[in-house]
Amino acid sequence: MSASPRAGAPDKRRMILQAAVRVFARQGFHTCRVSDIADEAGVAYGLVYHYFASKDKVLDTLFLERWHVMLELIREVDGQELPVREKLAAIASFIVESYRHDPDLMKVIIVEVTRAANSFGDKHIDTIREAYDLIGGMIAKAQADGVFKADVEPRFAAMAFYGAIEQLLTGWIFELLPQTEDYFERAKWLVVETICGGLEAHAMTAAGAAGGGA
Amino acid sequence: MSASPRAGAPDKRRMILQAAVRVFARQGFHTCRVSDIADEAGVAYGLVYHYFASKDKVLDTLFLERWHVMLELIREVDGQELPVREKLAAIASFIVESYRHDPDLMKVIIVEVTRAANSFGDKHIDTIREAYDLIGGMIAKAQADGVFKADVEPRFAAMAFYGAIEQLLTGWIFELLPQTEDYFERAKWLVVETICGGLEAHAMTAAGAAGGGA
DNA sequence: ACGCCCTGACTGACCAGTCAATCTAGTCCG
DNA sequence: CGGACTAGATTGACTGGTCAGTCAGGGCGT
Repeated sequence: MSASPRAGAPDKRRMILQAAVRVFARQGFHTCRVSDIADEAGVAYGLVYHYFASKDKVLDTLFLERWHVMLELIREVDGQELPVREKLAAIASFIVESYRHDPDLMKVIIVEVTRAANSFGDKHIDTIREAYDLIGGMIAKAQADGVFKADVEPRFAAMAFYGAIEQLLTGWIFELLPQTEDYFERAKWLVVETICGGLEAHAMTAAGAAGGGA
Repeated sequence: MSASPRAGAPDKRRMILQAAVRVFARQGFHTCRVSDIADEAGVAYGLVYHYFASKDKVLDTLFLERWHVMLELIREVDGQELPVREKLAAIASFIVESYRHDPDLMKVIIVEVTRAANSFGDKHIDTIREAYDLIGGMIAKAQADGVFKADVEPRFAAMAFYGAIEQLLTGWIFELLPQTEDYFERAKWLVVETICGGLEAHAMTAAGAAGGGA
């Protein structure tokens, strides 16, 4: 694309991306103008279009960059010989740390992409799905090994696991949950402990979940 | 508001709301035009503004109507003398049934409101929060009764529970999960079983969740 | 005749994307 | 060294299209 010729020279492309994160997080993708991004980055309007073909492409770039890092981590963890609980803990930890490191970016990714069923979520659905599938695979393997009980669809369990984490981030994003070092750590632990605890194959409650009126 | 004078006379206001659900679900709130709603409803453009002050108000109405029904159910369940597991099962069941009954409406509510941190989510945050708080209260009570272990923040557990359900709906919305009668039933069971299983105070694994570098 | 429901053409504002012009730095030659 | 040339970086005024919301008027029941 374009390496800045000399150190110290500001990489305008990067500056635009970072400004976009702040603007998208503050105003939302649909509500902000391209000029807001340019202003925030301190560059001319047209420069945004020098580096990105469209407003959409800016968000695409932000999402894909980050998501690929996550996929890489998941694959790496998946390749190792570890108990599921630790694999899932590594994933939960990565996501929470991502938020702690750059809350705005994670907010944008979750709000504007991961959960945007009509726009970017749909466009990137295959990329998003990859993560779900990998997690589902881990759970399936744990079931095969007898570590998890076999009576839940791995795909469903994977969604529940990922959904629980994402909702914690949502709680932070909406400022419904406290955001202290301590709570970040406890959140990681909670999700893994709860989901794994629920999936593990300890003395099965014979209570056939007969329940449920409509 | 306006009761249609005679039976058989179509309630145009209702028709507009229902059309809006279909249009919002199909195209998304930001991408659709008010004329799309009017066309879908088979009414004139201006009539939308006769019944609703703005495009926003249409979505507000859809969300509030449904969310209040849910809050009512949660409160009713909460008032009864039931084991947590059954209370949570009733909530999970209600949400899944809501989706089964009107997938488009639930899609709109989740995608455009519940998770829209910059627009409607923010506007309705207090209403949304009420649900989380009620669920959190149930969990806190279960902890006080010794049914759930006491070492997780009720608020965090409530978010994890709700997030797991919403992510299952998201899976259906994105068509990542199968949508058959059977799967709907299993989904309800899975969420409750997993989360409750994880939160219950059975023989605590002494494995102090020491883990996780980051 | 009054008060509604209902209509749809119109307006005013807004904004993504274009483009012609200017700037900057590197390179090559005399 | 200086001037000519090139290519990419940078600028911001402008265009074309879109769309939320308005409004003046028409229809119909009572």
